[in-house]
Amino acid sequence: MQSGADEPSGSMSNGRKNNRPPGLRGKEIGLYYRNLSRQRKKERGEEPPRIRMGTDLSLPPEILNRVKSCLERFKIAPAEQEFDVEINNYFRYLLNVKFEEFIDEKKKMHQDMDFSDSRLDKKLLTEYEKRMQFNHRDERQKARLKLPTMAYSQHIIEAVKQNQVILIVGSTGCGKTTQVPQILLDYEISQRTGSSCRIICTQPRRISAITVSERVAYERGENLGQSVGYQIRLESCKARDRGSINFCTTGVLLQQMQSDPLLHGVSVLILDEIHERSMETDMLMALLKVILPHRPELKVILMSATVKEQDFCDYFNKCPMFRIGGVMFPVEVLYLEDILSLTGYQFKSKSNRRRKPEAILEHKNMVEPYIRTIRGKYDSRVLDALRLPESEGCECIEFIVDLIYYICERKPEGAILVFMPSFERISQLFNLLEKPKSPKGEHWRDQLILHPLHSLMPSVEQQAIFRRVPQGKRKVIISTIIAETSVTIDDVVYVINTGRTKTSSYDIESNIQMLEEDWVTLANTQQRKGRAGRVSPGICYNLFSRAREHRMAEIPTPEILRCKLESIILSLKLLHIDDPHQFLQTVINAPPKEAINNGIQLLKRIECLDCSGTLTPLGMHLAKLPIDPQMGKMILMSALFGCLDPITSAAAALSYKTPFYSPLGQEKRADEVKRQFARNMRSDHLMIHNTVVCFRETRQACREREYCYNNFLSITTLNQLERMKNQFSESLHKYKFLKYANCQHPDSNKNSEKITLLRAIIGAGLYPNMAHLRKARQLKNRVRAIHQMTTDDGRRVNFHPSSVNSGEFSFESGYFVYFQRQKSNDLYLLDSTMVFPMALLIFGDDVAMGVYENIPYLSVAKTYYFKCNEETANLVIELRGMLKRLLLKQALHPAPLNDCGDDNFLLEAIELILSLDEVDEGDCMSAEEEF
DNA sequence: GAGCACTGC
Repeated sequence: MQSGADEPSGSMSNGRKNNRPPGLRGKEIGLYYRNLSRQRKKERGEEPPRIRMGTDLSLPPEILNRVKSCLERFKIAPAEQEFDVEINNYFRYLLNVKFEEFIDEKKKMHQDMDFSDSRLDKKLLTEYEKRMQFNHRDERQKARLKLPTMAYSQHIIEAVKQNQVILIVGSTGCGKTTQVPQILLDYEISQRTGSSCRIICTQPRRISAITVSERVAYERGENLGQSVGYQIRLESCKARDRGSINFCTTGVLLQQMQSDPLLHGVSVLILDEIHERSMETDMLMALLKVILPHRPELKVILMSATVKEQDFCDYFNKCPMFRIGGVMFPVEVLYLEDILSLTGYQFKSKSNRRRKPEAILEHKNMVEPYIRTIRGKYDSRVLDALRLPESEGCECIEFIVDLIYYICERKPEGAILVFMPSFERISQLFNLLEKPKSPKGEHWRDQLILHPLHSLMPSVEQQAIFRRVPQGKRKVIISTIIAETSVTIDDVVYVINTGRTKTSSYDIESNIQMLEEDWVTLANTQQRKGRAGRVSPGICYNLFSRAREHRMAEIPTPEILRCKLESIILSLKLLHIDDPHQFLQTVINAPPKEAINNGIQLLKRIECLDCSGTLTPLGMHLAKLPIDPQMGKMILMSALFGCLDPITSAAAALSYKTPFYSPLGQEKRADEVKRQFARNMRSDHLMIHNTVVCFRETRQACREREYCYNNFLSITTLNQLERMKNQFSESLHKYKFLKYANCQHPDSNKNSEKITLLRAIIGAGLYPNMAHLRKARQLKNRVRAIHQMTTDDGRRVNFHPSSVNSGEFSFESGYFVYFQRQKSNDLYLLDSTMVFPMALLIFGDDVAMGVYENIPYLSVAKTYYFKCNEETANLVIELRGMLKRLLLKQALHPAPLNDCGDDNFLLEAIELILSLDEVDEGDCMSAEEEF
């Protein structure tokens, strides 16, 4: 038997105060107890691991009988064997279709399709000729012709004729994104083949798909929806079917490939910004390698910035490559040593207390040899400053402030964009500029217009950041990496690049996701520099030396090496690409085997794959939903259990983002509001639903703007969450799991007020991400409670301070489910919902009964053990079998559950068991709570 | 007591 994550209770309070040696202070006390506990563990040695028995789950006899009678009636449903036969006869057959057969089938479906239409060809040609006549007078066309890409028109047309794949490498401002699709469309039209031309151009971001399509439509003198359109999730203005260019996000194209894997609806596919190495473009390129032999007439154009472009050329068999220069204003680049010379900034002596010895050594090894090479070129004062580790990056905020004042004093007008790594650093710089400590600062304060920019801040929604400032004022934008590609501010002339950013990484072995501050890459620096040359010549101030630059990586780690793979693996199965190991090996940078295995393992645990790795009926449905499988399962269960509205809110927010803002300086108030919305439910997920409900109410009264403003909510995000919720319910309706497509329909929400059931369904979805809170202690002089909590792998975790559960001390249950766990300063659960043990036993996996030290128990995943009499344990296990059968039946024959059908007896039985955990409000409050 | 960024017919 494997032990739970817990240590025997009581070990923490064995009169430790008396045992502790006197004279220990602060950290020493902690270290003393750590060593003591290690020693004790060692002493226990070979002693069999102990199980810590949780709450008694035995059901009271009358409930037991009621549940039993419910189950009796459910038994009328068909027996398991019948399903087995059906799975073997029908479903397995369907799934066992080999990839080649699957492809042949899709080809047959499209072989009679012919898009060409000579009447349309003629009409398009006439339009085109008319447009050409006007061209010489049209300013827009003159501007177009100046773009470097236009000089390559004939070359590109020829290369596309002769090759299936070509690569276009161009720097910012070369016009590749706007011109290449038009060049190809206009060529086809001029050749009287316009009607069979259907160009798709993918963009990594929703915003760029919209703005690029608007730009191209404008250049063609049209409105969106004629020859040019766009399609992003839940928002589209598609171009006409033939003779057209559609810009879409990469995600949309991947989703479309599920029904049209050979892309029969496309004649030219343009993948833009492939150098960003998003998971989507890497996947699309790998899929194209499989598809292209089956679609010889499909043309592919890869587009990249000058960032490791040779990799793409090699990946596609050394395909032809075009290099197009950009038209940017020149940007002067200054490095730390230059900036120190210019400003003469002097660092106050600072101790290296916070710095690790390795980091100091690393800095020394980098900087000393470099200093030898530049000695003579720079002042010795500059060289001394370079020797200080805090001179580079963003550790010395005063230095950045000084540089900003220097620009204000010496440089012509133009906005300053400062790249910072984090919320905290943005906040520090903002505060120092806002509340200066020097007369010089006082002087400049009134002339600066400051804009902090971070995904959690409302700056973009408020638009002021994009406005020009009055004469004599200077705009300073203090931003994260978001201003590198996602937010463009036109009037920037000066960029201050601290060279720091936060990146997330994933450690496969420990299964830990991390968020750490690190140096940016050469690709980031190149892009940041470009932000200064959009409207005039600019200057880029790099707050690191040339030596640091030499040590920087070329590009950030491709996303596919950093992300969870279960969603990818599941969608591959739908394309009949059955061996994820084999396929992912062909991706431009193959993820490690263990990462793939982790994904497969999870899919097995949540029953999307069977033990042999074959797609299950449930897995097939979840693969089709535009959401990760765990959340997909959650919403499918909510349809079954009649609590669609709250659960789709939770799922939408988990897969998109939180609607809460955290404006600078108002973090505390925003936090209070959030906690109010939680209404003591001890759930970040249900809290979001509460904001959605209030949002609807205020919208009815046309007061939603005020509501969002007062409560730190994003109206844009809430609207998108609503659209996503409806998309989910429409999908479930389409696949026949729901009678109605509206997520608020009363028929789909009969149980939406039963909080305990909602917890259980959230648990069903987020499982196996579980945590156990053993103790919540409230210390006398502190407001917030301290938690002793571990995840199922035994690691100590804490609620993230942004979770409504952080700092709380009264919980009705010590068990939680979560979606994301991340290590930064500490290992945190970013989101969590309190669940009762019975939910884990009903919806979890590996549930077993047994006896330990004469106590009968029921356990889940060999992790949590609960006292439980045999009768209850048997009943729960029987009920689990029935639920499994019901889910299988539903997946094979999706149908809304009938009000009076037998299936409802099972759901009733589950609700009945779960309802025992409902506790009256105001229960359980104490300063120290053990669970 | 802390929040790089992006995405889904």
